[in-house]
Amino acid sequence: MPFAFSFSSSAGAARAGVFSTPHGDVPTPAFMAVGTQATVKTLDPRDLREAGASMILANAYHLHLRPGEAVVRRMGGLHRFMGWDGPILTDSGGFQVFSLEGLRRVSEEGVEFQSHIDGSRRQFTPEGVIAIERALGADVIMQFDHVIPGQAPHDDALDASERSLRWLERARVAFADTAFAREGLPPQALFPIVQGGIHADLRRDAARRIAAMDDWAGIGIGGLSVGEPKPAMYEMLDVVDAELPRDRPRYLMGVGFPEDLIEGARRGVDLFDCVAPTRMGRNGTAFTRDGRLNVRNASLRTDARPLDEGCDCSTCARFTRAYLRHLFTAEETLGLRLLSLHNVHFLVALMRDARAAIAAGTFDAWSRERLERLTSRTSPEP
RNA sequence: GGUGGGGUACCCAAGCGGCCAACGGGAGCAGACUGUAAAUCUGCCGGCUCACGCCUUCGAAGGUUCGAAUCCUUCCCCCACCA
Repeated sequence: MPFAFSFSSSAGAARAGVFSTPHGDVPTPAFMAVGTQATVKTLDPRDLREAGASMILANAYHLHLRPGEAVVRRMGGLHRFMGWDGPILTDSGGFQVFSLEGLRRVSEEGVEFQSHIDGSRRQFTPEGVIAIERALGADVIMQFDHVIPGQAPHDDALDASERSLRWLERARVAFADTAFAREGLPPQALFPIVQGGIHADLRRDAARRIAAMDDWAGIGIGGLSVGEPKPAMYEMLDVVDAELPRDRPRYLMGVGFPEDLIEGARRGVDLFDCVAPTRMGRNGTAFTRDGRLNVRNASLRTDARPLDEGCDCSTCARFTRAYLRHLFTAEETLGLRLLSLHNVHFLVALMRDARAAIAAGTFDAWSRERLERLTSRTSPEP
């Protein structure tokens, strides 16, 4: 069994466990950095290791368009292609159905996209995406789903959720059809995705049906943090937590910010991913345990402190806020790297601390203390 | 000494009688970003004001005009070429 999940300690819904994959173990809860185009922007795999990352993402839609899954497969698969030998998960392109609104048309068969690169027309189907993800060779591959805006009304959410479930069944069949040995493909795990918007009945129903459908190695929770209020997201996590099998990892897709990771872990989520640390890092915002810090702010001009005084990342060990501010105002690319590195490390370490707190039986107090500090928005000035 | 060009807000730079507190860019300041069409985007950017609005600006000083950054006179200062 190349995939396994177990946990030894828990605190309420939260648990500290290990998700095993053919490319190594992922201690959970864990944050996964996003490397859409087979690169976590500005960071090389060595940086990711140093930041403590265990598992990372890539994206089937983007890699299909460029360079194409055939190239990746010929180059030995995603791991060898990008020089990362740890676990990788590919997202299916379902999120692009949502974010490339205007460049696509959804039908029962699948989605017709217009490539954002050259405008050419592409069709994505549940089966076609499985073929792409098979060829890319990530450890975990996500089903092709239908993501809609967070505030979507019940009718639309029902429609998208039902479609995602039908597409899941097609993906499951296609996945089972491709024989690992005959195709010379590595073992992979297909994760389904629970949809349902911010409607408890839809979420509950989708979670139940997915749990009953197959013996999944892990289960995705999608369509959250896409414009809905945070309390609605947390409520959906509670609903889903009650329905999903406890002995499988739950992956909350696209989340998130430090406070969301804590709130998610508290509700039984084991895996997270988000572009926030790298995008915000490139855009000049650093995560700190006292909230976000805009590194371009004039108040940091001669600030000799590290981004976060309690952080053990290499950026914080070596550079001052004043220097990082200088790099950003001078538009030097080193700043993008150093902040991305810090932010990824910050979220990875946040989950490391959560695991330790769960194991130590102090998770409740730990999470309350961290949340309070995050939202108290202490001034960056001494 | 002669000829020509020019002096506009922190910088560069449009405007050349009313629609001008003055296009645009830069700098500066602040904010946003959640399965990455993002090293991106948004707002502010003479002063006072939440705002309506008021006040002070376009090298200087006078003048023409209902009205001037824009026209006239003088002066100051830059740049280019010629001697």
